[in-house]
Amino acid sequence: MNKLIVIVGPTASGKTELSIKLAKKYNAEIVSADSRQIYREMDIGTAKPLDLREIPHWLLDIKNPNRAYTVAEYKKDAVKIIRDIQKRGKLPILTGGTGLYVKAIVENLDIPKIKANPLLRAKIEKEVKEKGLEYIFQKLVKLDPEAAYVIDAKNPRRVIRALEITLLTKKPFSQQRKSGMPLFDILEIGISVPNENLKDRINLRVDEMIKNGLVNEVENLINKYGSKQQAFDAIGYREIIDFLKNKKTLEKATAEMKINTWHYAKRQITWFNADKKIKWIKSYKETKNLVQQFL
RNA sequence: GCCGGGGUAGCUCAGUGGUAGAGCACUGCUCUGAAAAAGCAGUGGUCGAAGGUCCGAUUCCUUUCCCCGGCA
Repeated sequence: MNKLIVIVGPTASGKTELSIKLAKKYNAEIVSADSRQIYREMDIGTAKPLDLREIPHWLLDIKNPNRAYTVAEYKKDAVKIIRDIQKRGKLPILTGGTGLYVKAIVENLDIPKIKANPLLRAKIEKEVKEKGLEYIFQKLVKLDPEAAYVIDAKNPRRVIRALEITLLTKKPFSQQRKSGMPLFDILEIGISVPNENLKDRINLRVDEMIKNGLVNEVENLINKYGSKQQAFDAIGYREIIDFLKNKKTLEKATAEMKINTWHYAKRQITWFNADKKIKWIKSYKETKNLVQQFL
């Protein structure tokens, strides 16, 4: 038995609620696919599930916020835990909104084994600053002609990473974007919420976060770790950090959180729409039928 | 009431005698060790209203309405 249920959807669509409900019914355990809930002490702003007593949750609170974490690590961690759950005869439910993390598992992405190299990146970034991104892109194309078609020439991070891999492996990055054979027998469920509805839910949730003490949470975090951690490059944390540094009012920070969360939700929807295996559901009953059939 | 400043995209504002632009918002999209990240593209305006001058007015002139500041 290597069945895996995957639940995706935009932020604030009700993934947590649905996965807990399913987990209770099918004796399952939940594996998070969320790049920010990975971090300890980032609770309110990441809308981390609070009640973990009944259902085991995995890959929450596994790193301190001063640690960088990446897809490749996630894939390793998640596969291990999913297998472990299956070995114990229980059903794993993978749930979360980080599309790339989900894809890494579902499509068994073969992520190039080159770690992020901060020194090299800094060096290339400096070059970008001095000579322009186009110059660096041409450098990449010289080493990897196919990259011209595959890599977004105007996206600094993409170009830099492609160059990083090409340089360190001495093989073109464009030939290293592969995926392996499926790892699991998967049912992918997507939660579909009408736009207006989702917008309301997002706005409400942001207001709740503020009410529940997000400002305090962020203040404690930056006192402890400083404000420049990669983990804090997250909606809710960026804006509140600006507020705490007197760069904007709380009102403005809150309004920006709402807009940024909405933009994020739309990016998620675009991302998940590209995955044709996802079965979009509008009710719990539909979900139950799908799961029943799958098991 | 008088004197100034202003009314241009949903918002904040540029601008020109040859029917208009930016940022943000909005819509669509990209994504293989930073992904709540990083990027790309697109839609959108009878230029407050009415007259006049001119081949031609959003731009110049007159009148009018509205907003902001000062004086009374």
